[in-house]
Amino acid sequence: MRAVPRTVPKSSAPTLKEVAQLAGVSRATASRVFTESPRVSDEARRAVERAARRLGYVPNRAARSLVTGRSDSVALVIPEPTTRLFGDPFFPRLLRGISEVLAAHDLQLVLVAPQNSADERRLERYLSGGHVDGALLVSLHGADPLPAALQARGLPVVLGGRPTGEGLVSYVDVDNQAGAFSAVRHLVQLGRRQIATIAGSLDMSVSQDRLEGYRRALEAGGLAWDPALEESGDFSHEGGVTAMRTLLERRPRLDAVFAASDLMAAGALLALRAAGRRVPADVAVIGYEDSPIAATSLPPLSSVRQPNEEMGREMARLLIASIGSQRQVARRVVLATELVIRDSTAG
Amino acid sequence: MRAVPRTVPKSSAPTLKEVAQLAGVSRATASRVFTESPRVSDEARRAVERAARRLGYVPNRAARSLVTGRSDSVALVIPEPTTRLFGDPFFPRLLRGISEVLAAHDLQLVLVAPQNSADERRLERYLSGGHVDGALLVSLHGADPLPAALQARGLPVVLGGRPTGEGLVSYVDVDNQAGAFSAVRHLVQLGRRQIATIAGSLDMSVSQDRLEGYRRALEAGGLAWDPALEESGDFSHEGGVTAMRTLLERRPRLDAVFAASDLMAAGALLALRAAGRRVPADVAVIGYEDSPIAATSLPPLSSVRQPNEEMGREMARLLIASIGSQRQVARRVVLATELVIRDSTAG
DNA sequence: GTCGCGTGTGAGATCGCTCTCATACGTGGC
DNA sequence: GCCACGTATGAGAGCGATCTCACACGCGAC
Repeated sequence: MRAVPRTVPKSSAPTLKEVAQLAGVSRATASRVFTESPRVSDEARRAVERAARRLGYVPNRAARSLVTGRSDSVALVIPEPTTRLFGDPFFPRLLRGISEVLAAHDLQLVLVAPQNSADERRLERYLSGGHVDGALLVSLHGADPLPAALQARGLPVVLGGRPTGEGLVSYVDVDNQAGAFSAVRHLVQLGRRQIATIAGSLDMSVSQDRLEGYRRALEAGGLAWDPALEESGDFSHEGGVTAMRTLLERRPRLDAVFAASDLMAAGALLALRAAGRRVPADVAVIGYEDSPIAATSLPPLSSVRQPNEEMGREMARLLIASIGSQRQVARRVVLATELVIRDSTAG
Repeated sequence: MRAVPRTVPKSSAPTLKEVAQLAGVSRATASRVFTESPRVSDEARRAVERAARRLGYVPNRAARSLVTGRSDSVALVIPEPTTRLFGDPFFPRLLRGISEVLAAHDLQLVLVAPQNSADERRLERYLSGGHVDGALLVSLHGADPLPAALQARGLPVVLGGRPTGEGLVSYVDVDNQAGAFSAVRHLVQLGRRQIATIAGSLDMSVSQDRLEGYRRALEAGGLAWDPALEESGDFSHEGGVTAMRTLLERRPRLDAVFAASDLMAAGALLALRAAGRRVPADVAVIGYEDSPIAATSLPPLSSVRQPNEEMGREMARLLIASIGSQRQVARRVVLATELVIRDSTAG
């Protein structure tokens, strides 16, 4: 560790007043230039722009926020441990959709990932203190009080995924139950009789809905419901491996597995191979999300395709609409899924 | 898509004035309570706290920022495509280190990932507009003008990784050249004679430094430098596969590979297996970063361990110091690496 | 009883911007 | 030549906090 102390000039930021003075106009006129008001002569506009450039002026957002009540930025809140946040392919896709729409409205997106309750308290202050114009919350666990708290403070909020609790919150969700149903029905139609499932974290509505779809499809297929065929992972690869092992111990003769994520399905493939089971000959496997890993695993995984980017876009659209309007209206959007068949359920 | 329109009351946020009125004190006294000034009687403090709780008061950060000049938040800027951002295990580790230190200072961290030049321009306005008290920039490519621009605006900046351009910017780096040198020296000591390298993106100093370390180690080992043994990937798994194929075509008899990331090394393993080469018998492979994938790949990868979390912590510490002081001083911290030997270079 | 001092409180300025309102300045119609 | 009108501009208020400064009050010392 070596330190090279050299001084960097710390110039304090120029203000609108200085720009106005240099341009020879009033503060009001200079302000009009930056707020893109039409009521400015070309001459004045050019003078102000030149002055701003010379001084390196950037408007102070705090001051602007104070009067406009806007910060022109929105937060994406993902309360997940960094390993899951950076390990799950769901998030980058969602993010792309969100960014696309926000960028079109010139809104800055900031991502925050509270890791513990101290983080969450700080975040609540941050969000409700007016740092952002709205918040997108995804991957909420249990009955998280955050959305209601933010909404009570007047902050527009849109959730990704149905909240577990009740409440008038806007959200965008995919039809998880229908997606799971179609996946399991597919397994039933293949003639599989002992169909297991690896569910996600059970404190999340996504997991509950997919589990429910699994059960309904069994029922619709005339198969008995067997709790020993249900095991929960945490959406991760590792969780899939462990859950699969447990299931194999409990029901060595199972002939199909529906995993609530591709990551878990990939883990299941590993565990099955280690146990000497062939996929799909002995055990058919189907995942969820149709993430890149589904197509590249061995064998390629059948999966339920989720419109993740569209989900992000729709969330952003709802939020923007909500920011724009005075009266807050709770909206829900549910997107459809699509079954993708690959080798892991062939034959 | 269905919409359930129901009205949510949009309460406008209570102000300090209202809290003060309800508590029966002046604004000044109420303010003192929230700024944790000692000059308040217990009686007044309790009255204010009760009033604040009843009204659900949270200080308006814009107003506070305007007078204090502080936002109590810090940005982490990662100009990488979402797929790399969420695919590279380097980032979550770094993030953990950063978060740890910032949390201890009650600073809110926001993550931003500009995807194109429009994003970058918006981000520059955002950052220099006073939204944050400082910025951490990592994974910069080429001679990015952003750090200098922010610094000129008086915003404290700390980089992760040595900048390619010149300039008085604080940064934290790992000793990439020494790390690469030790890895390649290890290969030389194993008796390998045709040692190839898969470099990272060549517009980044990390890659240049690792490449330089590779070349120096060859030289020190008395081996000739062969440009056909150098190929660049982009740090990704996919990039590793492609680069390895190219190298094998050009130099079929190569007997070792040093990859500038574990992800690329894992890709190289795949390509080597596909080409019928045994690792380490025919070709020894060594990666960089000692990420989780290094330990779990087949065979487990030797690698150069980087103190990523410590790098994050150090970056945060430098930034906090810089935010606290009037005079900006450019500091550099270089962290050491450690060679981790596993099966991929055995024998 | 007066003086001095420490402590808690309030009035008011201030941060940098936006926005309303009044004004000045053509321009065209009569 | 006067009035009405539209357009560009400036003066000044106000956003919601913090912070400085002056003051009131109580208490011990003389």
